[in-house]
Amino acid sequence: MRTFEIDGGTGGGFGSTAGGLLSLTRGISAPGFAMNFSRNEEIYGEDEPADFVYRVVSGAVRISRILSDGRRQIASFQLAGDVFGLEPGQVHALCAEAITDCRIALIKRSALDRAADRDSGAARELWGLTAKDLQRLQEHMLLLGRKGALERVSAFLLEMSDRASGRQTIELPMSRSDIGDYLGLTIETVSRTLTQLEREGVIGLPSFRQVKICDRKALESWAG
Amino acid sequence: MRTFEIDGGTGGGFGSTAGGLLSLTRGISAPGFAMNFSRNEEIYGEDEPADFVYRVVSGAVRISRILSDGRRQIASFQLAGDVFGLEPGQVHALCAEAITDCRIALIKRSALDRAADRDSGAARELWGLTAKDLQRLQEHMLLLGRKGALERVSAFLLEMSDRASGRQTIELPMSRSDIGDYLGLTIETVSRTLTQLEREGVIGLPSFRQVKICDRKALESWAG
DNA sequence: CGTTGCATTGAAATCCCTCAAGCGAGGTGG
DNA sequence: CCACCTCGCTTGAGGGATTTCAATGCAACG
Repeated sequence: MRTFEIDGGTGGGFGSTAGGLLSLTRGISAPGFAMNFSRNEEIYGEDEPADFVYRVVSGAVRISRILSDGRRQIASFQLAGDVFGLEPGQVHALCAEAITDCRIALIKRSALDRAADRDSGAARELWGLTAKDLQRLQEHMLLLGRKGALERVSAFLLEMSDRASGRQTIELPMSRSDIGDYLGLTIETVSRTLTQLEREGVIGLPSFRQVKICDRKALESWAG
Repeated sequence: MRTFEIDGGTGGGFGSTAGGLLSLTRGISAPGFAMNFSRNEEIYGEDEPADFVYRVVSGAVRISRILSDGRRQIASFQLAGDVFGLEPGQVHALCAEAITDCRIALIKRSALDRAADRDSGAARELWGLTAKDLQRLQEHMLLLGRKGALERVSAFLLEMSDRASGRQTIELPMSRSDIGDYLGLTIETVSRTLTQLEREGVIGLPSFRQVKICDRKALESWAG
């Protein structure tokens, strides 16, 4: 089930100007609207035209690629405030799905292209967004290629903690399966590693989806 | 040992205009010069200022990150004609080293920045270079996270074959160690997988550094 | 002709995956 | 309200793919 509305949203994350005005990052504003997606709904698929850029207003999104035999690799998680789907190519190379029910702001690519043509600062900003993705991916590649399960899970928990502004107890919107496909591990290995960390007193697991960071130093020493 | 010269090179890959004129891709030209690096020499290191962008005139380069305990992940190989080192940030996040003796053309970042400010087409072109890196990395991430040794080596051989314009016998400039660190495998696994492919008649190994693709279809079916 | 550096090959160990069962929370229907 | 079902998570046992450790081979070079 999916709903959308041209601005004027009930809980919209953007201004109430007629037509809507979405701040992409700092400098770029563009007209847009918002849509609601429900859990596991596809936002866009591989090879679909990349006519929009998206910003998470609330909820969480996974960006992934799937192999023909079902193996899946999640490239990144997008949380509130994150921008995704920005690709200079004509089509999306990866697919985006809602992890939880979520509200997504959409910006037309054509509007951004026009802004980039007029204003070299805007162009630089768009480039910077792509570059940021690139750097995060480089870090992740090191993890996938050269790190063991304990290091991967530790790095993941620290990443999530940092994104939740370093709070001690973090809420994980994604399932163990999502975590596994992000880290290149099976759900069993993820689960075992988490309970191991709990037994050692490094983290607490109040519920399935909550993690309390008790010994950040220990995590950091493992995460490499 | 390293030599450099302002244009006027003996075997330079760029025009002989006074001051030098380097074509970065199709549209952008910028003044520059060329340097020679010898095998295993560092071109730039992690966290060094990113004042230049580089283009391989001849030879091969590896782009990598190294963990404190010596584990290494190679992000990409740069062959003749490839552009690398373009990062919007102030410093390089990865390091670049010469795999073989090679000749590298250098372009000042400041010149590119000026071109991007003046000309939105140039800005888009720079953005496109970063985006291309991103897409290659996304593909590679799937390999590192979800593929087995046979699939990784097959994909690597196909990638190298494609980059050598699909020739049947390809020359590998990099060592087994480099291949392993690129694919997230040990040199032993790389070696064993190659000999396995040879025994099955899929490839031929005339020498350490040469691979003959005998059964491309088989490689493609494994590479996923 | 010995040395040096890389590559191959073998045997054993390790880490993670696969398969399988059990558990617990949340939802549904009787 | 409780029984029942489902779904996601955890836990255990066993197996397999890759790593690790160790030895050998091979070509280039002084």
